[in-house]
Amino acid sequence: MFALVDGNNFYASCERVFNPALRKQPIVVLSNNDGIVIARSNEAKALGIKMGQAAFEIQQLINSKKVVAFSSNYALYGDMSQRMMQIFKDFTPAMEIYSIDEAFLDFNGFDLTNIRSTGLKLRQKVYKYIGIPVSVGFGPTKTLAKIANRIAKKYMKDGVALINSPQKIEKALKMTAIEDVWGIGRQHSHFLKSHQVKTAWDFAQLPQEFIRKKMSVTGLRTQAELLGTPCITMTYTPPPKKAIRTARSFSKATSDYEYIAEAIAGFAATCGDKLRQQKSAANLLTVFVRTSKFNPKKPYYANSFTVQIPATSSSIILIKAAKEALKIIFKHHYNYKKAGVLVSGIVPEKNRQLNLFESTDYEKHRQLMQTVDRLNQSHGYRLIKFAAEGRFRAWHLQQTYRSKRYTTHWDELIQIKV
DNA sequence: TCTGGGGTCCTAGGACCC
DNA sequence: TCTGGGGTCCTAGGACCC
Repeated sequence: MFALVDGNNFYASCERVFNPALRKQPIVVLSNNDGIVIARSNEAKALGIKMGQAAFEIQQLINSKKVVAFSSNYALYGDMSQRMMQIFKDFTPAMEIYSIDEAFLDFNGFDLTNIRSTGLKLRQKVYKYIGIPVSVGFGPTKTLAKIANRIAKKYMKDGVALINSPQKIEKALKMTAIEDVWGIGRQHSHFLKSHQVKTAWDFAQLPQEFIRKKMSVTGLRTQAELLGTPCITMTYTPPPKKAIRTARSFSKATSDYEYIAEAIAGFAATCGDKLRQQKSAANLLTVFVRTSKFNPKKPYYANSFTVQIPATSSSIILIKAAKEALKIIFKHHYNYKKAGVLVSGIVPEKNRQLNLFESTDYEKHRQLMQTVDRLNQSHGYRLIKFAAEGRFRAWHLQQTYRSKRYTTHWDELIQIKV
């Protein structure tokens, strides 16, 4: 038996914890640069605000205070997430953190007679300790636990749902639309609906060859999981990433080479941070730039270039490579809206292939990076930067509505009037 | 005017090997 | 007329997830 536990409207709920006056108010949380809506409270959903909707389309609602907007505050959400996961873990050590707001819990081997009440206890404890409302779905496979979670959220007043018999599986699948099944996305649900497959139950009845042909083995796995045969296993410790990307949109499109070069250097440095965190080294570095996708009057340009590097996690080498790649694809007279750096060909640092013609002193870089990381860790993130990143990070994000980082910054602690 | 960021897996096809 | 058989590795593109 698995449980899928997730925070309801997680980012919006995080904001509410520190601002309880907003408990009944419509809330939205916006992406970086306040570009699009990435989280909504139930009240905001009821107003018809869509996930991914452009912020300027709801600007009226924000200005007239009918909706309260927040810029995303990942320092806060990340910290709240960790606290929430800590509570989950009290209920079973076998936990897979699946995303910032959800985790699978494995109750294999537990006495399941009172499992529903375990779900209720978990929910109460998280609410009491962290202040975030969560939903709990139990099922014999991860896909069914996901479905149970959705039912818990939608139909169960106490926020817990349990699928634990063939009868309940059938009932749950019949009340789940095909597009709401985990693993079936837009393309496939569109295709399936055109073949009269409207619910999860319809999908479960399809012949295997048909699914295999149209959706490959991933479709078959989903079907088996829906019928109660586990195919998707738990991942208790996250494997190292195979690709690491750092990219941002600019708050204003720019044609300034220096500006973009500084941004790119910063992205490369961040990729280095992330590589060192997972004790990896990268063999390839890709730089990409593009103009806005949304302006049909202006010429569109998007390009990328990949350079090979001797396996490294040194931000210095990554920055150098990134700047070379940028030179190759940068064209004047375009207004760039987005740029980024991707490192791939990732290997464990201790297994890195040495290069016969390598000139840089790897050990020197390693020690320098270690020192930089240590200083940044103890004295504040990015206290030490590379000159190439620019002194002031000219390309700073637009965050008009950001709340305080209540739980991670001493000078932003919540204040209470007595 | 204004539209995010970060990942994974699977398959087909091409290039290559003996 | 008829042109083998059995593999691996890599990449691009498409699908999916949050």
